[in-house]
Amino acid sequence: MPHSLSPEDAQEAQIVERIYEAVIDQRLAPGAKLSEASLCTAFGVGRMRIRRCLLILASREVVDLQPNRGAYVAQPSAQQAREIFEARLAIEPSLARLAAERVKRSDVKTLQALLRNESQAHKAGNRREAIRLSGQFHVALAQVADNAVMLRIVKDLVTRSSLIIGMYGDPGFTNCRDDDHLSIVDALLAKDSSQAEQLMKAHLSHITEHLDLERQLVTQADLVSLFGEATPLARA
Amino acid sequence: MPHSLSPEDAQEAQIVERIYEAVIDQRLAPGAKLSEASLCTAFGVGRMRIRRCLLILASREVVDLQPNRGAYVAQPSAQQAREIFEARLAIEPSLARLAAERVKRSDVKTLQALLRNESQAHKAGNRREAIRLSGQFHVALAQVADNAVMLRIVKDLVTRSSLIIGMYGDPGFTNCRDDDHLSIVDALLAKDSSQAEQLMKAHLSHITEHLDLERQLVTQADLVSLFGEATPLARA
DNA sequence: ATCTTGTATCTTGTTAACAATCTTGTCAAC
DNA sequence: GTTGACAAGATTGTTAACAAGATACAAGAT
Repeated sequence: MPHSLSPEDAQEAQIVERIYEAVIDQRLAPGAKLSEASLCTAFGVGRMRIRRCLLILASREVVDLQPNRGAYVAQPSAQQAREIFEARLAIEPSLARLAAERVKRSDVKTLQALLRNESQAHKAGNRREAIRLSGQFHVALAQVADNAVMLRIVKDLVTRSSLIIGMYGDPGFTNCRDDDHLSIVDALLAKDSSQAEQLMKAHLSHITEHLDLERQLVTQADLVSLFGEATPLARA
Repeated sequence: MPHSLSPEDAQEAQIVERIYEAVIDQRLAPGAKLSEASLCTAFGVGRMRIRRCLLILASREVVDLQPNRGAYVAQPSAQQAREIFEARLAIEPSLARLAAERVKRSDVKTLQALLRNESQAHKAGNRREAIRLSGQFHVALAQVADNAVMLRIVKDLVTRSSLIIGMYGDPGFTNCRDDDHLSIVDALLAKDSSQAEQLMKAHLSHITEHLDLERQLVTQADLVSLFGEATPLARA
């Protein structure tokens, strides 16, 4: 219970957090290699610390820890992608309902500021920032709902969703329409919890539809499994 | 994506799993100390491996990793307890719905066998086994729903619920009534997804009501924080 | 008698060197 | 020219010793 944080732990949490952020706004692509050495120099810490961070990230399935080969940003399979959005569809509508029941004045301001920045980034063509803020919105809802357990869950799911959108999403398409977000905030403002729940459900369904889970993005890590032994080019 | 498991990783996962199990059926009480040395001898592995396991368990909030003081089985606060059951109430009814939609014949057999063992353990007065199987039922539902992501989430929540019941639960009371479980299986058998969803909701509400979150269980680790500096007994 | 203070012991945290594995580049043979 | 083996380099995994911190106990002071 006494979540005492030593300075080293805080630093560690910060490193994990920064990698999360980098994944969310797609500065780290699915399959990207995360070598210990480079992370050590990047964050200016020892190898052991990086190792702990990578293990945490692996336990959240944000990175894939391959024995003797190193850490790679996860590449959710089509099956995993389906499961992740199914989970979001199961969780976030209820979360939106809770948020509508508990929303405070200050929360609305935070959310609206988030939306403003989001549409602004959108107009400015800043895709990265738009994606980041878009994901941030869903996380913010969990904060409004005032449930740290669900916050943790949603954060993980949103992060992995970013990977999925990077792999299977319509490239020209931003993952969330800010209109959807706007109407959800309206529902919160009206404290219409059923409406909020419903809108979130529709919103997530909408995102899911814009994924092409058949398309196999070609990345380094996939090369072998794609071009593997199935069709040998050389004459036998 | 290629979740290649080296033998060491498998061993590691097994250690984590065994600690999970021990927590679930309350062989490890909330607040119990998990010293590295004893775990090393218990599992016959090196210190580093244990450390990794503890870090994973800590990242799932099943153990509390206190800097320079060691690892302790988590003691969810009343607030966390509320959040955990709120999360279960948000997730598991949807999960039950999915399970009802996807249940196969073999699944029903598994679930029924589980129920049989549960009521048998109940009758035999084997409280530990009853608790274990009771939690197992909820996990099994996630397996029926065929969603590994939600399975992982539910497993964590069920495990932490066991801690909560150990701390705040009615001592003479087993956490789940097998009647509730029985009716849920009936709904699955009838493929009545709405009924399954509804029953799970009621079931979880029922459990929540039988928790006394005000009661503060006195354990070793709490002594200091309870009797700490707030109310010095000795005359000043 | 109780509380404080100091010391000894034990536990955890960190570091660095070493071992094992994988990757890459080169060279010889066919 | 292509294929295969071999070797060098780099990266990850493990071990062990050391450092730092916390606990427990005992002795002395109030």
